[in-house]
Amino acid sequence: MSDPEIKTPSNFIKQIIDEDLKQGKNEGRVHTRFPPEPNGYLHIGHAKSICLNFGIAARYNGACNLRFDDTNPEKEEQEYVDSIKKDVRWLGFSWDEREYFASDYFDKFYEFAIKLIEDGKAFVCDLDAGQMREYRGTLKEPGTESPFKNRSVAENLDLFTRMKNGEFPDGSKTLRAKIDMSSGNINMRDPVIYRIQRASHHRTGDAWCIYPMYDYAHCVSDSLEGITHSLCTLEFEDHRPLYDWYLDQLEIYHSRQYEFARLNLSYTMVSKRKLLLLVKEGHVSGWDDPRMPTLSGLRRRGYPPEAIIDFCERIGLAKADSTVDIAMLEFSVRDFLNRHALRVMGVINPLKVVITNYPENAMDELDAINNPENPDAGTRKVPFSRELYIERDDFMEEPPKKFFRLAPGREVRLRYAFFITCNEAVKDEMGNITELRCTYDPETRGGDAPDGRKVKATLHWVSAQHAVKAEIRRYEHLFTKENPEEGGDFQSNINPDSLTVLNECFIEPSIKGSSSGQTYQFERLGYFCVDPDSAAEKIVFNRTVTLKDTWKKIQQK
RNA sequence: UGGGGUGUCGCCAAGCUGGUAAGGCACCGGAUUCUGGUUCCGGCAUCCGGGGGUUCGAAUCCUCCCACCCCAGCCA
Repeated sequence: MSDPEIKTPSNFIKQIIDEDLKQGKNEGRVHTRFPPEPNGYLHIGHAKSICLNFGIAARYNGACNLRFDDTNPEKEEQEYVDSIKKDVRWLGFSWDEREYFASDYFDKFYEFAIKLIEDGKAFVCDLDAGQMREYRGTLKEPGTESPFKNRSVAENLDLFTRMKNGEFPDGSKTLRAKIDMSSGNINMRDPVIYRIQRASHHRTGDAWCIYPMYDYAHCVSDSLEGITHSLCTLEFEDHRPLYDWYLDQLEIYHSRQYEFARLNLSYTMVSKRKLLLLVKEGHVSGWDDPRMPTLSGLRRRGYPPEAIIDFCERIGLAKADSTVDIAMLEFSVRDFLNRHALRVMGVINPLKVVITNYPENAMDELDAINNPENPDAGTRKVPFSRELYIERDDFMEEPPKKFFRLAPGREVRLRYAFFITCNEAVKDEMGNITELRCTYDPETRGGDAPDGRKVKATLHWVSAQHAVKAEIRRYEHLFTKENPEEGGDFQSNINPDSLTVLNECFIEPSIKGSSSGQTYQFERLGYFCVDPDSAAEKIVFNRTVTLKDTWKKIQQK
């Protein structure tokens, strides 16, 4: 069957392949392809397809090609092919030398089209777009034959050659397949094979003024590459008869198409077209805005590729339309980062603490563990001094029952440092707390009391004079609704608080010199990753995801 | 009677050669813990869109019905 080492859940595609292998189809070969159109950036939905196609190939000792489906020059650009390659590589998949472009096959597509004409299976049609729509019929009524369907082979050949040579204006003629205008499947109502389109192609330039349609180009590309299992999304189910028709008529290697449900994620939009709108309308800063579900956005946000792959394995594969809870993606991110991110202390919303019984100019260095999940990550020194910052949320003047943190008269532990007791909350004239005056117990250095005394909370902190000031960008879901389309337009469901910039954040000095993309766990807060906007004078962090917060849950009750 | 699909726990998803509902996320307990994190233990569908039928026995077979999704680009 397959490698027992790789134990991902079964799904209908694997079952089909297992059966094919058992029957000896394709000489035991398994060959897939990931076929993006270079007209936008890849998103989390594509990741599902990438993991599927490359994953299947790996599992069955086969191969997966990267093929750019570039048959519509008006929408495609080199910028997109570059970003796509970068993203697939980032996820960790390799297509080796098998990087193909549908445009590489333009000559072959043309020759095969000639064959269809010669066999009397295609004709040149003079109907314009509007007329063709009328002749096509409707969902319930059959279409009408084109008046040009009966042209002779010779005339079709002549006309098609002249189409190619640029003798006719854009849109004035098409090459069409002769199938069945009364088919219940509209795709079979004499579909267009080639259209005239004078647009400069990102790779072939102006060499062609006719371009093949997806249905024709895709199946032929699959065939030429010897793709055994051509996996695509559900909306192409209706196209499968046409996919099969072309390959049958052309009598070339017959790849098989199988369809699976695309990924939908709660609080997220997964549509290249709509994501492009978010960018164009300025709701986000670009395709790589950390709030975007694009792979470039997730990367900048700090989502590790391993987490994305893990997520894609966890969600499974089926044919039922579904919307996966975004919490599942966040789980995969936390799960990976918990095991790999170095821990550090940082205060996002600072409250000054003065240790009144600590000498003015003294300082201490405490040992802190870099990652409790991984002893090999070692330890580091964290500076301590008289003036510190703690998180504002960690102090309450009048604490409710279940609040274990700092309060007047209460003793808590400063992580890896000392027990401190709060004696006074200093306020300004407005009544806002500006500073806490506390005393520490020198005997508790390192975090444990020799007398066995316990505290109910451990707080993170940072030494004021040693801390690095940072900007933190805190992200929430981009949409306020689980389904961004709820109510008709996603624009009205955009979350106005999806980004909060905090400028007064203080991080322990060990993060100095971190490079862009480096991710840390700020203890008790979440995972944060260095943004490329960081400069020597100012480090910027993106909040990748928070830690689970049961205190927040208790509060909300 | 256009055509093509899909309906199993709040969200994904196994199961499909009939034998009496995996797992994950979420959620709810409880234990451990110098992160109210992690980890650990326990709970969480007598029921598989609905009705009928076949059978000793059906989520799995038959049948009727219902709901939802996709298709009328010279886009992919």
